[in-house]
Amino acid sequence: MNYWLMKSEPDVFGIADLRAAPKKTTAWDGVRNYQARNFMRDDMKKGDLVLFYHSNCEVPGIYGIGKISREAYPDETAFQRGHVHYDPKSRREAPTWYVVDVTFVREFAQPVSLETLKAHHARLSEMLILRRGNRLSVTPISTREWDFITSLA
DNA sequence: GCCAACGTTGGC
DNA sequence: GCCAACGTTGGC
Repeated sequence: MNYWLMKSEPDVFGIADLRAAPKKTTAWDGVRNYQARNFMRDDMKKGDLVLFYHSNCEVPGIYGIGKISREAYPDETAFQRGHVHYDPKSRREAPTWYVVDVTFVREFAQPVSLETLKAHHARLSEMLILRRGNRLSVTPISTREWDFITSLA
């Protein structure tokens, strides 16, 4: 089993939206970065656990946990002309972009803020999210990082 | 709202 | 293949 961190803007879709979603599950659509896509398409397995990160908000940080409930399949939004995530170069015969399904597991009583993560830089220096300028929306997390971060929550 | 960092695009 | 221009991300 693998661990991941996935970013989302809570104004668009946050952990509360995941909890409230039908079957507490959503298709993680709109990823339009090849490295992030490769993680989702090639490496994410059913049952993998996800740190749900809120970006572009008052207190950026990790707000809860989700799990991968369905492995990669084509991102329908890429085929829909006029959709914000429409991409004409993705075709049904040869999809460029993929989604996975993410299911709610729990919301932290107290989020683990970016500030807190930075304060533990010595233990978390490998975390891609903490690297200067990193914008990847899907990143792998080591078992050690997972255990430490969930112990902070 | 600002702006640094980064990925992508497209002319050459 | 280079690289300047541009768009996006995301912390602050």
